[in-house]
Order: sequence, then C-alpha cells, then structure tokens
Amino acid sequence: MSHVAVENVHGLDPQLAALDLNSDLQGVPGRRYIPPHLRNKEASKNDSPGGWDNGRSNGFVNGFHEGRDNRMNGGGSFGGRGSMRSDRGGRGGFRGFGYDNKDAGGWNAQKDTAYNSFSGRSDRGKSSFFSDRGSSSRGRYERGGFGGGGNNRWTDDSKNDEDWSKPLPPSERVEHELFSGGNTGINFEKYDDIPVEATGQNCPPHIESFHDVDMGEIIMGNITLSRYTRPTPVQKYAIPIIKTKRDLMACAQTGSGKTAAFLLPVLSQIFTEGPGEALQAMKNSAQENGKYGRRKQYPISLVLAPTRELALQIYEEARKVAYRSHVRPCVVYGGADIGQQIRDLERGCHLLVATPGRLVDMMERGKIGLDYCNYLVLDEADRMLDMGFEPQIRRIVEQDTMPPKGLRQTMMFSATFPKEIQILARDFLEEYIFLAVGRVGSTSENITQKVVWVEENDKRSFLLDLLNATVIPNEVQDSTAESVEKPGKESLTLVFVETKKGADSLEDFLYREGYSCTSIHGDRSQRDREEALHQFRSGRCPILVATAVAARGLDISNVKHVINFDLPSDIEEYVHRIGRTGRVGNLGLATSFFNDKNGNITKDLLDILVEAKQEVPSWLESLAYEHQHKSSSRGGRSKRFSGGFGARDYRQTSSGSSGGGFGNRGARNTGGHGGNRGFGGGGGGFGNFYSSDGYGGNYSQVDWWGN
DNA sequence: AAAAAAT
Repeated sequence: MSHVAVENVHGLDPQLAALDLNSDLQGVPGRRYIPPHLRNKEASKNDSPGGWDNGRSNGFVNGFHEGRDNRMNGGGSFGGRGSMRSDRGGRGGFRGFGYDNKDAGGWNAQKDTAYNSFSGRSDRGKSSFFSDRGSSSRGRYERGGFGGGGNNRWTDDSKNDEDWSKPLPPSERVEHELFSGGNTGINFEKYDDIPVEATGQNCPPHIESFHDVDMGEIIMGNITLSRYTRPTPVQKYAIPIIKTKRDLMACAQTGSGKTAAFLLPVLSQIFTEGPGEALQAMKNSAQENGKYGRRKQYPISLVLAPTRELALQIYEEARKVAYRSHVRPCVVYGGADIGQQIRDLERGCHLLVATPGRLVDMMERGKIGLDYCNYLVLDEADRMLDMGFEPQIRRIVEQDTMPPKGLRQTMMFSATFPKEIQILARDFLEEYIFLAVGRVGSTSENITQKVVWVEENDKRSFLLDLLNATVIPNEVQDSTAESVEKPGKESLTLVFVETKKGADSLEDFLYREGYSCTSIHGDRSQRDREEALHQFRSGRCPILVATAVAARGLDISNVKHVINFDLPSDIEEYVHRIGRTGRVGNLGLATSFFNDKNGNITKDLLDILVEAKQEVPSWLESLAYEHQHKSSSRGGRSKRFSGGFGARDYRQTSSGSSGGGFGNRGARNTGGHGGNRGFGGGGGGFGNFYSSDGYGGNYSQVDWWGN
C-alpha cells in the first residue's frame, strides 16, 4: 500500500527544506571532502549541550542552507488520489508503473506474462522499453529473463562444453536493463586510511585496483558496465582472499560494498573453473526425469540472506555480475508462488540466492541439491546465525548434502558481528581469515547521528516537525532542471518503528497528515512489500515506515534521513538501520527518538556515537553512566549485555580504542532525566502543534507494544 | 515482548 499526498497541507519553508546531505561538496573536483561531523563547526558550537537543537533554522542541515528549487511536477500523476488506499488488500491502481498486466491471477502471474512478452519481444520493442523507464529498477517481474546472462538452456550441450571463462555475445537490451540503474559512484578514495585487520594463516596481500588480480574478461567487463572504478576497502581485501579459496569472516561498515566483495570473486572463480561435477549431476538429473521434465538443480554457489527483499536485491546484483556468462542466477524466497520459482529454477541455476525457509522447502521437494555447492555465502551472517535462524542454517549446511567445510568455501559478511556469534560462526569455517574493515559494529562517519529526547506522546508531532524540516511534500518535488544538475537528488526518508502494528498506524497517521508515504513489514503480503519498496525506491513515496524487515542490507539510493521513531533494543539493529543512509561514500542523517523506554540501549548507543565522532547529548552520557550502575546481569545467548561489554568490545582483537567512551563523566550530575535534554530551543521548542487532533490521547492509552 | 523466516 502506498500513500500519495492528497495535497500540500504543509507549507514549505525553503530554509528548512534545505536538507541536502548529498551536497555540493560531493563529486566536485578539487574540493576536499569534509565529513559531516567536521563541517560547520562554528554552528555546532552554538548548540546547547543538550544537543539536538535549536530549532528549525539551524538544525539538521549541517551547514547546507541553500534553498531548494520548488518546482511543481504535477505530482499527482499517480492516478486517482481517492483510490490510493484501495491497494491495501486489492490490486487497484499502479498500472503504468510496472503493474501493467491486467491479469488479476495473482502477482506471480505477472512475472510470467512480463517474461513472456519480454522474451517474445524483438529489439523492435526497445525504444518503448527504454523510454518508459522512470529511474531505476525495472523490477522483479522480468527476473528470470535473459538477465542471468543468456544461457537459458543448460541442456544446450554445445554451450556447456564451451569455456565458461569466455563471454557470451552481448545483448544491448539486457545490458541496458541491468546496468541503466543509478550510478553507484563510490567515493571511497577518501577512506584509504581506514584501519583494516586481516588475521589468519597466510593471508594474501590486498589489491589496490581491480586489475591487480585476474578476475577474467567477463568480470572486468561487468565491472566497467557497473561503473565501479576502484575497489572499496572491503573489496580490496576480500577479493584476493576469496580468489585464493580461503574461508572468510568479513566485517565492514554498512554501505561499503560487501555484496560485490563476494559476488565478483565467487563468480570469477566459477567462470574460471566451469561447472565441474555439477554439470554431470544435472545431466543425470535430467535423464532421470526426462529431458524437459523436472530437474533437480545443483547450484555451484549459494547465498543466504535474512529477508526476502534482501535476497531479491542480491539476486539483481548477481545478474549484473553474471552478465554474458554461462552462470544463471536464481532466487527463491517465501511469500511468492513456489511453482513460479520452481519453473525458474528448472531453466538452470548455478548461483542461488535464498532465504532459509523457502530453500529448505525446495530441498525437501527435491528441486535443489546442494551436493556440488562449492561456495557458501552467509550475508548478514550474524543475523543468520542468531537464535531465529541458526537451526535452519544448520539444517541447510550441516544436515544435508552440502560439502563439509574444508571442501566447500564459506564466506560470511556483516557490518556487525557480536563476539558470541563469531565463535558460533567458526563451526562453519575452516582455516578462515578474519577481516575487519574499520571497527566491527561501528557506523560510517558519513552518517550524522542525532539522538533527541522525545516522550512517547510527543513522537508524532515531533516527527511531523522533523519531516517538515527535511522532507519536501510530493507536489513540490522538482523533476526538471535541478535534477539534471544533480541526478537522482530525490530525498527519501526511512522511518523505523518497532512493531508491525506501529508501522500500520504511523503510516496511517502520516497519510492523514498529507504525506506521500508507504510502509513495509512482515505481515504485509509479499506483493505489497515489494510494491512498497518499489514506491519508495522510485521516489513515488518518499517516506517509508518500516519494521526491522528493512533494517539490513537494503541498498536504496537517495535515503537522506533515517528516523528511529522507536529505537531498537539492540545496538546491531541500530547500526544496520542507520546504515540505510550514508552509503557508498554519500552523506546521511540519522535521527533517533529516545526516552525512558530505551534504557537498554543507552550504553551501546553512547559508545557508537563516541566512536563515530558524533556529538553526544550530555543527558545521554549521564543516563549511560546511571544505567551502567543500575543494571548488572541480564542474560541472552546472542546479546551482549551490561557494562564493560559494549559495542566496541566485540572486535576480535582488543587493540586500539582504550577507554575514551565517556568523554566527560563529570556531566553525570546533571541528573539523568533532568532538564538538559531539551530539543527545541528552550524546552519544547517543537510544540505540540498536532497533539489535539484526537490521536495523541488514544496513543497514550496503549502500552509500549501497542496492545 | 517484537521481528524475521515455509505453508
């Protein structure tokens, strides 16, 4: 479901709307990159110790006050506004935005039709195909098309006998489909001094350029098409490690290019080595089942991810890296029609991206055999190995036919990796190399982090003020001249809440307030989830209200602001959430609403802020100190708790960062909950403009979980 | 107590 603003109910104050974190300093030759925490120091000094800030005229903006050009773009192009809400259950609206299939037989049917018409289309159809492309994602409905690289028929023996390291012929259409998305210009040149730790026997030297290691013709071509110029820090280290067939546990900050760090070398290896035994296994399978009948697929590589949308995203990325190769990537995940996914698998599957539950299902149905899976990747590995997922991972990796560790190559990636999970992870690794780019679990300094004290009852009105200061209502977003100057400058805001119910009600509220918004959480149908993400990505709905489902891994360009309407209860979740902004060298802003309920995260949050060189509100420092003395023992297998074992302490080594956590303990006597936490110049600056609309009282009667 | 992940 998506909400598009009915009208511009909130006037736009140009001065406040100037949040433009992806600012002019980016990409301007000859001008030095200045990280957000170092910019506009003069203004910062004026801030009260309470931090957040003085109000509307100089908050949020990090020194960039240039006004935005407020041009009309006829924003209502989205169809009948009155029907905007009809999509919640049904299938209203949205035609013309990729949902142009009139067949109402379920959303999976759309894939079929899209694919059929797609594949049936000759190049004559190209012009219309190109021209109706808004910004990026052509979307999932063509997946399984030619995108995997062109070998739609593994049964074509003449092709299988070919050298997998040689590229297949190019296709202008596929190329355009895969690579016409937003430019992922990576500004990691500035990060050469980032501390890197690579431990383990015989760790190969890192590379400085993609040309420093032989990844073959296909990969190099696709790197060029993807407009990757230099490897990011994690790629510099992970690529040679993976190329030398080593197991790997890799930790690198959000948005630092982890996906390509494993896809490039893994696919490079597959291209070099060819299908091997898997080919014969598939031929046998085909003979048993009839040439065009059911075939069990034996992927050479498996990538596991914790959410469906992340799996889809990795799959899309894999299609790029596999372009012009013999490797056909597939993706399977729950919530979508399994028959459709099976048919896609049967067209050939050499690299499989999956969520665990659906993969187990596929294995039990005999559609997937992991017997020849030589490459296993756990993305968001700490999540995949925590309590919710660990049994399923063991089921897939240890209790089936996958080659044991030592025979297969196992790689794990995450931005966070609590020590206990690292230990658990060793079960799946052999002679592995531990790689930490930056400190494990730390946040990018490209993200300006703000923590502001907001009582539960004030959250909604505060959010509105925040949005008014940082979001341009849909109707006045420009799409013309300025966009040409700064491509893709849409400003997206991602609002995290703790519960599914909370997501529904907050989206509803924002909709009633006139904002173009949508929401995503695990109780939505898969179709709605993907639709919401698409509406957000495309900028159609520049506000997305989300639960933890969107916290990890999703790479959405133009997310300028992440708002923790509710703070999460553990610091890893916080790190991943705010990591939806400030990606690949861009700047971002993260604002977190903090109150009495968030005591459990106080200490870790403080550590994170200090580590990322962010301003720390003095009240937070005080609370952390109090909390440290108050709570002592709490248990939990996958959590770190209590004082002294904070966020920074689960690096594998204990070097560096001695103390320094509490910059100024003297401040503790400000009294914790005392008056020092003001957020609007002089207590309640952001008044309760909206508190009398009948919803505040209602809200205060429900408990913390909305029950 | 919540979210996620198969049906």
